[in-house]
Amino acid sequence: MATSRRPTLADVAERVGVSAKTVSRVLNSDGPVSAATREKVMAAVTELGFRPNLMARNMRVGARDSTIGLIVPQIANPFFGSVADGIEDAIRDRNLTLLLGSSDEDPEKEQVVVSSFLARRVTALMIVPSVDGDHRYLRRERSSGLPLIFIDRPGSGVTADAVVSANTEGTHDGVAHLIAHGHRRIGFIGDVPSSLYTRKQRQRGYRATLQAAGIPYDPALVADAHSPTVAGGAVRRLLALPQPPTALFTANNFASLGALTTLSADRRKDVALVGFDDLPLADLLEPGLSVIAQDPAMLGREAALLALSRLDGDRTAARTATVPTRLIPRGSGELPPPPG
Amino acid sequence: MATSRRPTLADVAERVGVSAKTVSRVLNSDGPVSAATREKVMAAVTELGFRPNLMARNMRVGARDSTIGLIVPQIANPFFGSVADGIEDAIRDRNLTLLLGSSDEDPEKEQVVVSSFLARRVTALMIVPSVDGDHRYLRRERSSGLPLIFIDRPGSGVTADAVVSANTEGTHDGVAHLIAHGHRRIGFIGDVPSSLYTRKQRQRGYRATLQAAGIPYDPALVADAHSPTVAGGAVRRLLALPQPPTALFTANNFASLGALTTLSADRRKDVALVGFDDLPLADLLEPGLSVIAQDPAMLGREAALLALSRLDGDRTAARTATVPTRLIPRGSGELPPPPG
DNA sequence: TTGTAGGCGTTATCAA
DNA sequence: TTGATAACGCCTACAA
Repeated sequence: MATSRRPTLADVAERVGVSAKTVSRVLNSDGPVSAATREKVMAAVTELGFRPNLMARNMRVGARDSTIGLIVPQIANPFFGSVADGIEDAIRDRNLTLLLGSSDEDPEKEQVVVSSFLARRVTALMIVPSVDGDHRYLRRERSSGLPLIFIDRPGSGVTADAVVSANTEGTHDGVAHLIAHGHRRIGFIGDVPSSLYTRKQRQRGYRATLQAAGIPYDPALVADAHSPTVAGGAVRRLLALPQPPTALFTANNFASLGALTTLSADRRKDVALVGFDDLPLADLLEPGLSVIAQDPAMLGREAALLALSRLDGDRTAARTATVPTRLIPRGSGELPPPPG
Repeated sequence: MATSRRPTLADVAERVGVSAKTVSRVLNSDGPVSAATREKVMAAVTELGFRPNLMARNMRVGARDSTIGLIVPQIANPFFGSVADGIEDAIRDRNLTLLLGSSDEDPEKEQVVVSSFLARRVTALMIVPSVDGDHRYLRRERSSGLPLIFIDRPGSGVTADAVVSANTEGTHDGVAHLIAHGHRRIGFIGDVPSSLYTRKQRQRGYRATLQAAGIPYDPALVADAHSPTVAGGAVRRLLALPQPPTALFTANNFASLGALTTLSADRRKDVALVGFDDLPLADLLEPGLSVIAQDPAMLGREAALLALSRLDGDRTAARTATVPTRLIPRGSGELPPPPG
C-alpha cells in the first residue's frame, strides 16, 4: 500500500502545463478561463484525484477555519443530539462543518475542549454550558469578534448571545394544566443544583402559576433530584406527607423517568403527572405521559441563525432567543384529584 | 466592539524581543531555551492571550488535520450519538477532535460530507454507511493510507475496516429465547430494504435458529417495515393470519415501537415480543420490553481504537470487529404461547 | 485570458 | 542557546 503524497494545486498545474493560479481559478470559478483550459484542468483534477486543501485555503482566506464548534454535556443524549442536528442542518449550505465535543458537565473538560476549538480557529462557538461553569475566560474571544452562543442555558461571566427554551412559560402551561384539572396540591421535582438556570426558571414558573391561581406555595412540596433513583425517592417522600400532593410536575427528564418508575412500581395510578421535556415511548405508557415538549432541533437552528447573522456583520447587542414549548396531553396530566 | 487581530507567534516574539522560532520552541518544549527566555515568553503569551493556530501548525507539520471525521445518518438518533460519544472519548487523549456530519441516509449527501471532510484532510474517516451507498470513490483514499472505518454496517465497493454488532448471534439469542418459552410460530419484522446488511444478518440469525430447533421457516411470517406505522400494520396482518404467530421478533427500533404501539392499542397482551436494540423506558411498559441490547458506545470505541492502531502504523489486512449484544429479559419475551 | 510575487502562521533546517 | 530562511498549499493583488 504505497502511501503517495497527495496531489496539490501545483501538481495539477504542472500536469496541464499552466500556472497554479489558473487551476485555482477553474476550481473556484474565479476569474475568466478559456473553455479549453478549463476542460484540461478538470481532466487532470479527476485523473490525479486532486482535492483542494481546505486548511490551506482557510488559512489564506479567512484566518478562520470553516467550522462551528459545539460543546455539549453528552452527545449520546438525544436532546443534545437534536440540537446538533438542527445546527448542522442550518450551516451546511454555508459550507460550514460541525466540530463536536462533550464536556461531561465538567467545567474543566469544557474549557479544555473550548481551548482546542479556539486553537482550530472555529468560525463560531456554541456551548451548552456545564453546571457551575465560569466563562469569563471567553471575554477576550468575544471582544475579538468571535460569535459565541450559549444554548439551553446562558453562560456566566461573559455577555453573549443565547438560545433557550421557554422554561418559565412552559412550566406555567404544565402547572396551569394540572390546576385546570382540579389539583391544588402539586409537587415539584427539580434539577440539582437548585441554582441551575433551567431549574430556577421552571421553579419560577411553578411558583408564579400557583400564585396566580391563589394556591399557597408550600416548600414541602418541592424536591430535588438529579437522577431517576433520587427522583423516585422524592416521589415516595412527597406522597407520604400528611397532606400529600395529588399531582406532580417533574421538571426534567430524569425526574420524569424516576417518577414514572416509582409510580408504576407502587401501582399509584391515581397521581397526575406532567413532565418537562418529552420522552420517547411516553405515549405507550398507561396512561401516556403528558409533557411540556421542548424543540431541541429548533434551539440548534436558532443558534445557527444567530451565529450566521453575526458572521454576516450583525453587531447589535447580545440577545437571548426563546424557543417555545408545547403541552402534549397524553393522559397522566389529565387525571383528576381523588374525590376526598 | 473593536475586532482586534489575533496575536500570532510573531507578535509574541516581537514583544519579548526574540525570534518567532524561540517562542515556538517554548510552546512546544522543543529545543533548548534558557529559563529566563522561557519565562518572558510565557508571560507575553498570557498577556496577549496568544493561542497557537492549529490550522497553520497542522499544515506545516503533518499535512493532516488533527480531526476524525464521522458521518452518521442522523445525529439526533441516540444510537449514533452514543457511537459518537464512544469515539470522542477514545480520541480525546490523542488530541484529536471529532468532526461530525449527517447523511440523512442519503448516499449523495453522504458523499458531499465525505468530500468536505477529505478536503479538510481529516486524520481518519468513519462512516455509518447510508442505505444502498457505493463507496468505490473511497478506494483512492484508502490506498493513499487514510484510515477508513465503517460502523454498524460494512461499506460496499471498497475494502476497509469495520465494526459491527453481533447481529446474527444477537438475533439467535432472541429467537432462541422465544423458542425456549414454548413458541413455535414466531413472526419476524425486519428493515427495509431487505438488502440492508443488518436486515440480512438478523434474518439469517432468525432462520438459522428456527432451523436448529426443527421449526420450518415460513415466509408468511416475515414482514418488512421502515417505520413504526408500517410495522404496526405488519403486526396486524401477521396476527390476522389463519395460523398467526404467538411471538414476534422485531429486528429494529422502529419495528419494536410500531409493534408496541399496535399491541397496546389492540389490547393484545398475549403476544410475546423481543426487539433488537434497546429502547429507553422499555422497562416501564407492562410487560417490559425484552430486548437484544446493542452497545453503541463500544462500537464507537472499537472503531476509534482501530483507527488509532492504523495511525500508529498497523498495516495488516482490513478487519471487521464484532461487538457483542446482550439479551435483557423484561417480561414481553417471556410470555408463554396461549394454551390452544 | 493567464502568470508572478508575496504572504497567511507555523515549524524544519541549518547556521551563528 | 538563538536566529534567519524556506516551506506547507493556497489565494490576493497586481501585472502582462
